[in-house]
Amino acid sequence: MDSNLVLIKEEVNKIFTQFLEKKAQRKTPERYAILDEIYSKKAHFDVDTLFIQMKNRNYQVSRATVYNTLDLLLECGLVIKHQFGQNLAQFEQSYGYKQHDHMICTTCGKVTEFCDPRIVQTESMMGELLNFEIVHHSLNLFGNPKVDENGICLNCDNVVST
Amino acid sequence: MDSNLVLIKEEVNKIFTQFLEKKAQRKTPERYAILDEIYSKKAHFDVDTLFIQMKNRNYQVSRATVYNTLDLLLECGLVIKHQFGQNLAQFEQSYGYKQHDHMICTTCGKVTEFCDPRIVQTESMMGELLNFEIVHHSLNLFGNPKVDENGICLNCDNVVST
DNA sequence: CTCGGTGCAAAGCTTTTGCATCCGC
DNA sequence: GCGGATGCAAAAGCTTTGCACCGAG
Repeated sequence: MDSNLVLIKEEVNKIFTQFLEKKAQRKTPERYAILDEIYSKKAHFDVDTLFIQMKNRNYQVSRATVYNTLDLLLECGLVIKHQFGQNLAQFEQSYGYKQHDHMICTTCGKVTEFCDPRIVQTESMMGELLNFEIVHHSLNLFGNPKVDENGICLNCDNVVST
Repeated sequence: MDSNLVLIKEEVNKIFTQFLEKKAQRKTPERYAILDEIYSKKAHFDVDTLFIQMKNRNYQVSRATVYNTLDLLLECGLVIKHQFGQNLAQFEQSYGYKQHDHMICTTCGKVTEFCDPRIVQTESMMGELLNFEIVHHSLNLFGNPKVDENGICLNCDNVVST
């Protein structure tokens, strides 16, 4: 395992511990196991994927606990929740990640991240204009992939029928 | 009923008719009734609200038909679908509306629309960069409302506990 | 007359809830 | 030992599906 990942895991564990202590919540092994699993790979995931992943690693937790723990992780900012248009909530780790937004491929659903600092300007302008203190935002672009002469998607490598 | 609304309804009816003919779909009264109901008020709505609304007007349609028709209206661009973070899809009419984005109040969930042309720049830049032809986007800002000295939200008029 | 659309109810899926058991504090 | 957290299963909420009937073309 790369050493950077170990450092990040230590850091998020510490943050989570502080959060739990401040909220007088119990530090159960399940909660730390879920946090660890989430930070073991950089990817978007949904509740069921995470649940199955843990089951495969022989760490038995119930769905209810996964949901419960995700709420806590959301609250302390270690995880971000997305709704990319389907009815399935997607999550991603957020510590050590700079702010980014998402480009969603309309043919395969693949999600690519990108950054554009202009969003922050829009945020602060609109916050002021509408009298809100902006907490967070979500910007999703939906697009058809451009394909090469063989009909291969330049972004996701899928064959796209045109 | 204001005459502008009548004009818009005529226009969307025509668009829908053309769409149905092109797709060789039947022009059923239910479909037109749903379209009419949607364009009768400028507001975000969810499937159930629309369903109940029509029932109250003594126009009986089944939920299945509402879902079915909404799919058609989405496909021909007369309606836009949103996921504002909950598990409840929200829709809004799109004809005769300029592009806009949404500010969602974190205390009451109220949605306010706004425009910022910078988004279009981000769209075209990222489309080029990532090799996508952007079809549409969704930008949602989430924020706490600023309140006055009495704790009244300046935006939604609710009392906000601080 | 035909075949697609509707209505109804049942099924599906994700998420939430209730309750007995368990274990962190 | 107490009270909150877990696990399980059942329930809830939104959406989709199957099937018989109806009506647009």
